Amino acid sequence: MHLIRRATLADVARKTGLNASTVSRALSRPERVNDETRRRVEQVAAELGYSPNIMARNLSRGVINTILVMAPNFADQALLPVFTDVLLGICNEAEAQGFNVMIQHHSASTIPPEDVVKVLNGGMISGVILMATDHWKAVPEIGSGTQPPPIVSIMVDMTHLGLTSVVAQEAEGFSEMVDYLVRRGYMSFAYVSGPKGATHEKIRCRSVMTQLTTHGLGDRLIRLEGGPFDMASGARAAKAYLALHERPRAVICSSDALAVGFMHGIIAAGLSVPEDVAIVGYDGLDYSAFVTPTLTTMSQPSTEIGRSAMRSLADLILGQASTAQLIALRPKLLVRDSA
Amino acid sequence: MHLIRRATLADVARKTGLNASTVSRALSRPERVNDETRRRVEQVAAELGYSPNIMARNLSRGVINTILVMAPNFADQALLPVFTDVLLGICNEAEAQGFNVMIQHHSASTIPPEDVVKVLNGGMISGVILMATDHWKAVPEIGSGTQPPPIVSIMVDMTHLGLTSVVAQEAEGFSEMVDYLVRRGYMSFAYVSGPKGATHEKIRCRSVMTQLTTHGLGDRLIRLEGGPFDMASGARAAKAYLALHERPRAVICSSDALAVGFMHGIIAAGLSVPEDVAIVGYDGLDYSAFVTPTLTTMSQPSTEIGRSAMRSLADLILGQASTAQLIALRPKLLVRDSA
DNA sequence: GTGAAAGCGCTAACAC
DNA sequence: GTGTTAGCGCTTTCAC
Repeated sequence: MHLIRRATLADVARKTGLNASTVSRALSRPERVNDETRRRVEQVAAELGYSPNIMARNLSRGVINTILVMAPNFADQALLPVFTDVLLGICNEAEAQGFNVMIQHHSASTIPPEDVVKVLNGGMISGVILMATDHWKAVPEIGSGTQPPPIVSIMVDMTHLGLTSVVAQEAEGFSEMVDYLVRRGYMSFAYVSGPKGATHEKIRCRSVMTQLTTHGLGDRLIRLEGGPFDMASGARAAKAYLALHERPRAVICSSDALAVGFMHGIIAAGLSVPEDVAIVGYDGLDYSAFVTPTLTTMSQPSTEIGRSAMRSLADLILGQASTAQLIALRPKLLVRDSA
Repeated sequence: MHLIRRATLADVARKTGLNASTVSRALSRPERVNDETRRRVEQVAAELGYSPNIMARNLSRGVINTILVMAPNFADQALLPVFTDVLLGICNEAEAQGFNVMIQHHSASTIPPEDVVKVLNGGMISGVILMATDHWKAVPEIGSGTQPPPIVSIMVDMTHLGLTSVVAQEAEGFSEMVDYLVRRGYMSFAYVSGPKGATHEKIRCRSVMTQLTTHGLGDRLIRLEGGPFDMASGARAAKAYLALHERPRAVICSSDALAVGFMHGIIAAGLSVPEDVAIVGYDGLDYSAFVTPTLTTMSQPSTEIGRSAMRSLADLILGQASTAQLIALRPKLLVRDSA
């Protein structure tokens, strides 16, 4: 576990015959040092392959500028496609704001509060972005300050715990989806569910039921067990669908992955989409536009969610924000060929 | 940029009336401390919400156990699907070995050696896994030791620079693909290329040409410009294909994403797969099994690559390995419906 | 403009 | 079993 012995500031100081503090200055505030000195330091540093120990620097400065994205394990993937889209927004914004981003994958499907606290206390991280993490009862105390903890939740509303949250308006999205299908004349529905117990899942399912009820179609809904947000689960749901006595004409899937898997199962069985079954997904992943038929879906502004979360986190860290706010972004219906 | 003031070891020491070193011991080696003492420390620590500052600990111990995965930007995605598969293997193995994993996304398509050196010198990271990074001329000096640098390259062979590398046998994979198609009786071919200049791309393209030549079919190959490994590029290539005077009957795509995009373009134009055009991909991504028709592809052992890389890196860090080795894993042909 | 000294929070000898 | 001391590599007053 030992590291190779690297050049330290002291090494450079020794070799230049200067004092460590001078070398330090020469490197971090070149203007406050003699030109000649600066050049000498730079040269020796290069010779020695010196670059500063970040930990020591942070420890000394009491300041850090790295944020950590904590991602749970869903469907046994290190990172769901949606997450990588979100990540892109986070990384872009972070770069603009001068923060480094680290990502940490967790093997559990929800990130324990203690882990977050540990990370924050650890001193290497100035803020945390939580991906799709639910079931928190409370945010454990962090430090002794009265400042809000530098934690932003993505995809799940945690404002009741005092955490700024950036989410998609999933309920609205699914309602809109239902409206769209009803408008197109569909009268019987199936809903392919996501992972049991997940907050997303509850929101989505309820939204579909409620909106259908609004249309007086509350009893025309069949719920099909999907499972983790992956294609295999969708295909399994298709089997269940095909076994139904009366098959609903419109199927709403809790995610694009489920929808693609479902659609594949349907087509493989010889039915056609959308003639026999209309299918809609949710997420707006890139592949939804390249399956055949193309998938009608609600596109989440994933990258924008990431960007927005990072911006909020930066405000929190820099002390420019003090109350938890909910930022809810509207998904957008992409009408394509499957429904 | 300032952190909330947290409880430190000193705080706990003060409140318990014990010495800092005792508290430290109580926390990290409970058995070497009086039972009564331990309990008191634990209680106060809990009260104060104390958890150790990792940086200070590492600085003091001179030891770290975090490895960093550096991932380049391809096709403007934070992480290609293949990378997330690899990541899963890395994370699993790291967990087993007691390492933490951090991931860092870079906005460039290849990671500059200096960045890696900086990270390693930074002192927070004990080793680096490089994802699909090419065009390195040399590995800059790291530290003064004669030990090999704790860097493992994934997907690209960097053994000539002294870096242990874990790769897929891409050339063999593409040759096998060609053999398969020839065996099935195809006589005319197109190759949809990946990003220009990428090492992968060169290897794959050359392998296809060479193997076709071996079969005396060297002049029956048309190269179609694909571009970044994404579906939109595949769809564009399909347009180019459709504009051809003589359309090859078999199309080899440099990646699954390209293949799915290409297939979509072909089907949208009213042709059928595989009757009119046979299509094969490379990667073995999950969606390749759920498009219609299902995609024949070479499945890379992505997760295994990740696991293997992490294992090698651990050996390097623990000083149990000293020479750069090449670990090449064989991809596997998945015959499905598209060819 | 540069050096001396103190200290960031922790751990690891070394005494007692 | 516990306290004392020194030190990890760096930055930052504060003198000069």
